Amino acid sequence: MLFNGVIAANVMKSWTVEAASMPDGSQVELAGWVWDVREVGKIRFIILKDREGSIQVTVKKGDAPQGVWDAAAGLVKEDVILVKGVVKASRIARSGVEVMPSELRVLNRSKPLPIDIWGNVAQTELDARLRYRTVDLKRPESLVIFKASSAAVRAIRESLYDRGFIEVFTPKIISTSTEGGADLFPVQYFDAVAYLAQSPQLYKEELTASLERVFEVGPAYRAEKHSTTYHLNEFISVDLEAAFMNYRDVMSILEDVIINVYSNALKVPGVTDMNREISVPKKPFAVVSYDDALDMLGRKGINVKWGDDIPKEGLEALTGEIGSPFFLVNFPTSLRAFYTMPIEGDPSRSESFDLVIDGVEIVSGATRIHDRKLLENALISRGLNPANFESHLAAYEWGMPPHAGWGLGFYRLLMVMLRRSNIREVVLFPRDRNRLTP
RNA sequence: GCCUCGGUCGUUCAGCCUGGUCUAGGAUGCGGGCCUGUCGAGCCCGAAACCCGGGUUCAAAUCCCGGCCGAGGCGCCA
Repeated sequence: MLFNGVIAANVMKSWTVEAASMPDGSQVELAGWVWDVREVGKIRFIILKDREGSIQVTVKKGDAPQGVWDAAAGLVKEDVILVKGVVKASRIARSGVEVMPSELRVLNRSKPLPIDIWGNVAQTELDARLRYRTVDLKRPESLVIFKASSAAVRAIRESLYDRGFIEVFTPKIISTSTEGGADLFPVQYFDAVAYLAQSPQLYKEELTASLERVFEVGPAYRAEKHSTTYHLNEFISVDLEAAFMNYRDVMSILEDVIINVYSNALKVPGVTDMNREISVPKKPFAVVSYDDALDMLGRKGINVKWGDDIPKEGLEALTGEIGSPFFLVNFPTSLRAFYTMPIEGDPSRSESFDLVIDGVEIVSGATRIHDRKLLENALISRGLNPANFESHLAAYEWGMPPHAGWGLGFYRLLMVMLRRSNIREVVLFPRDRNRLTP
């Protein structure tokens, strides 16, 4: 006997965790999935699970209605059921309460699952887990990850709204490479070729001329054939840009954002099981200049030529030395994107920064150039043609304010915060070099 | 794109080095049976696998070659 939509609309179910704190004798209606059935002769125990937890439903032969007893007999793991019954305090049941059902309806049947979600098998390979991601997401650990993910975006939004930022949306289908460099995915756009945006960079800068303080949480696409545990071809970027601020100002905002993300994620039950050392970072974060970082690395035998990027090994060594998180500032101008503001009086260095957590680059930002002439020269010095950026450059002639901003790799932040060894774990349906489904 | 490692029941771990004793073992999941307080339930029974192709050999899960797939590292990465 299957369920239909009309009945579904009438379900006023409680979360299992709510039932656990109800007084003895309360009537409840619960809906969820069969996590386990333990049959002990004339008693059948059903562990009913929902997103928030689980509760034991106890069916005694002769005590429960015969129909409930019969229905309980056929249950298998992950069957979807609706239970009405009475909450009963119990010294035997784990949570202190159990539900004695007066009604038990099977809303849908489940086949045996293709992967283990109960923790009975050591560690299912990530590839298999992602292939059956909808099933994998039933694992309690997966639920914690995506609750933490939600708490994190929410913390970001609240922090930024509180500081006068406006949330915006910029196009993800664009006409040309915004900045040159990273490879873009071409898409057919009617009769033209368009590309998936690699970053909202130029749009958000243009918006500072009107909306002043903006941020966007959205996808970014890179057609790079990398295969690492911390790169994806589609990822969520948190981008911020603010008029009348410099890099130090937006670094300070970033500190608050990171602190709020950590403190809100910590409130999610289960997060500390994934990262036992997790703690809310304290302001101010350590700040190290690129030049000083090179010196520190040199003393450790890691030689980086001035003007070269600091390799992952170097970032890890610096984390060991400085702690985490820390800011790396004042990168060589040549190492950064064309819109990065050089330091006045020291133009080979720039008003730029990265935020590094546990050896991973999480955020990258800078004061931007707001003068058209300077910006054109910066393009030219990188071998880019200003003519290709004309519509962007034009904005700089109509009252472009001084501005600064940053871009934060949301999945990377989650990965380091939750101590996952692979970024794919914190992404519902990751897109990488060889993964386009599910 | 490069390097290293790997591919055995649905999942997961063993067997491979040292070819035969593998009719391929364990766990979990699945099916059946017993049990009125289980909660990692227990006990008994059952079904279920050597990535593909070629080679060496009397004999290949095991050794060799190629392919495909995966993991990790590197490179690339506004």
